[in-house]
Amino acid sequence: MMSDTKIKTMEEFAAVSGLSRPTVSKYFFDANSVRPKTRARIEDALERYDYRPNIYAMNQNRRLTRTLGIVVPFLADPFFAEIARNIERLCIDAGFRPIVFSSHGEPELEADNLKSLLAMKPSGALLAPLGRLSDRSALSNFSAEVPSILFDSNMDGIGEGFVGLDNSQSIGAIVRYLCDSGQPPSFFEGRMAPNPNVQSKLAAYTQTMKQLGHEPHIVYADGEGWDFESIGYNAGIRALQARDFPTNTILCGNDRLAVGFLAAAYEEGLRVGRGDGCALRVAGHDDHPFSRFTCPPLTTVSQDFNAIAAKSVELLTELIDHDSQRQTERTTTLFDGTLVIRASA
Amino acid sequence: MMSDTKIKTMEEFAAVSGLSRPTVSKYFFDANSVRPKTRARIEDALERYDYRPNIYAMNQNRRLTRTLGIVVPFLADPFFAEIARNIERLCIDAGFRPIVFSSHGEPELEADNLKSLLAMKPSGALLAPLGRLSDRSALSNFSAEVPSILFDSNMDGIGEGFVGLDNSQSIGAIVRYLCDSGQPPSFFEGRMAPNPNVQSKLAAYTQTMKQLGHEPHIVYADGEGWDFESIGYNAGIRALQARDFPTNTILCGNDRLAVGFLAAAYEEGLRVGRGDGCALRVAGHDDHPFSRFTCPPLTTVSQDFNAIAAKSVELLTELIDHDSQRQTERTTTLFDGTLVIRASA
DNA sequence: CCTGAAATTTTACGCGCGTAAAATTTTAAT
DNA sequence: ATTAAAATTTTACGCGCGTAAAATTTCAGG
Repeated sequence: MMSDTKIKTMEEFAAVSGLSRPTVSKYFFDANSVRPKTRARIEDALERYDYRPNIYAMNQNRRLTRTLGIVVPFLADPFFAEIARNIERLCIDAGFRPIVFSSHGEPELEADNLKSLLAMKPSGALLAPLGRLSDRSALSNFSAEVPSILFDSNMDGIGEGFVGLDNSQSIGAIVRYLCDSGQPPSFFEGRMAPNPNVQSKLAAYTQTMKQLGHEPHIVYADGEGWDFESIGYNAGIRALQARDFPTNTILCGNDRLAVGFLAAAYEEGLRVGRGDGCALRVAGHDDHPFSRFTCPPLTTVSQDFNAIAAKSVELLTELIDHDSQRQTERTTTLFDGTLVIRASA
Repeated sequence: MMSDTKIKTMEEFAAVSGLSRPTVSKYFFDANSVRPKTRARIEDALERYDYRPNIYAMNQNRRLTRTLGIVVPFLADPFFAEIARNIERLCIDAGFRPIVFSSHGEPELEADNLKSLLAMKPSGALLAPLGRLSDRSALSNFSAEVPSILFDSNMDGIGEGFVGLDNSQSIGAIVRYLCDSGQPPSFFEGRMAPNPNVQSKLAAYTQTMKQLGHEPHIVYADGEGWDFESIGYNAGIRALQARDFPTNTILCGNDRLAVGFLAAAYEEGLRVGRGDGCALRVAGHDDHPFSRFTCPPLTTVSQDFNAIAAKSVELLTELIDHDSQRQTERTTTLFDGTLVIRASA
């Protein structure tokens, strides 16, 4: 039933729907802000003539653009791809227009992304900073102007809140499991890991090991960047050949590192698993989407993507709705990880 | 040396740089369109006062927004994440502002993305359609208004060109390799696979097998959606238990399916590889970023991400530069795949 | 039918910039 | 120094919409 006359401006569209432009304008900002009967008339006209307001003219003068920025450090990492997907969906459902930026692991690009985002006058932002490598002042400047919630990777004093995993709990849980079910684990982690969670993971590992009366043993993997599988593989080969591990059990700092390490163990002819014929137990952390399908399937700690995404979006929308009180205290929300026992350890 | 006075409009910025607003406006559209001396003065002022033009006011009246849309079917798939990353980089280098959309495997979202993109008046678009499930008219309407290049997945008559892998060549190469080095392969593919490449892959498999004097044998994996590892795993378990494969060699339609199949073989206690103690040879297709790290590492056919990305961007920028001749013939560019022999087959 | 509140319309202005055309200046050459 | 071409400035207008304030209409309830 689409009419053929092209509607180009809101003025014209208001005319064919028999309303005034300001009313239509109000509708497009919030469909519930007009009378139901008026809304029906507009949506009727909307079906007959597919008109869309010019987004540039719209956002030029709006106080609230209702766009939300999502910045992740590395979208080619399936973890961030998944969480970005969840967050995107939730933002749309909450009536916002999400825009995803990936920093591709580069601090300069992260700063660029924040500037581009700032230029879009977003209503708010959900940020997972690069961490150690981040340009702190870029993040600080940004979050001073835009209501921001950090997720996955925390940075002191930036943004109005942080939502993430309780590394202390999650590492504690898997270390305890590994100790209970066999030999105590060494901890295998990237030396130059960009992610700030690394420090708290290391601390949690050390603390739990001591609590259980074991000597902590950390093996660092050299290598820069976000190519964790490669780093885990190369350092794994080296460490296995050098017999760097005092026990048969290795806890990797994250699943991608573990995937690389599993490949190294395979290459070295070492069978991984809990069974009798196995030489090595390997565990990961994060429960990446593909960890179910490694050989053997990876024992790990899962983070609840949905919970983290939902809480982040909830905090942000709340913040946006009463942004009067932007001086409230910075909130930190930590979720527990869940032990996922598969065949690898 | 940043001055503290806030410059908000181009008028003000033109004043402090001692130029007129139209000249500055010209600079921001194309930095090379002004005299070097003038350009230097602007960039000088740019360092002293960090001014950025209001993107909304800018794009409202510009003929060319210099934004490029990139639409991929599923960004959580590492293949698309990688290629999107490459394309993004190339677009930036070519002086455009890329914006990435993911359809998350849903045709409705794909159509939505195209509408959102259209509202941004992009200078051009690089599209990887969902394929079989795509809303054809949505794509058709879009590409009628925006210069578009398709990549990875082709759709007849849509866009000004297509860039992708020559499935016929790549499948031919790996089938030939598998036949030469052992028993001829069965083909393992999703029955409801959304990707349009599936048909040409099947055809290439059948044809090559017949050429070599072998009987083609296709095993379909049931399952909807983009969770290929799960589909490969579940269908793999079933097919292995039912002894559906006449030979010891299986060629999977893509690497993610192969990853799931490898997990199934592991679960069934079947050793995969070329060696004597191995029960099964498994190969994939696409060379996903993680295929190097499966156990055993996956034999597959690699596509040159960089070449595909570069050619796509090159075609599009050419198209944009002389868009007068938009009536030119639709071009198809196919790259050869390269056999990547690893331990799995 | 009356009344007050809520929704809508009218009116008017401005946002920050693009762009066209004419006037002026600068540049590079003769 | 002269001159034509190129770059820049001036001037002027418009883009499509947001938004505020005042005037008017619609609505629900009595």
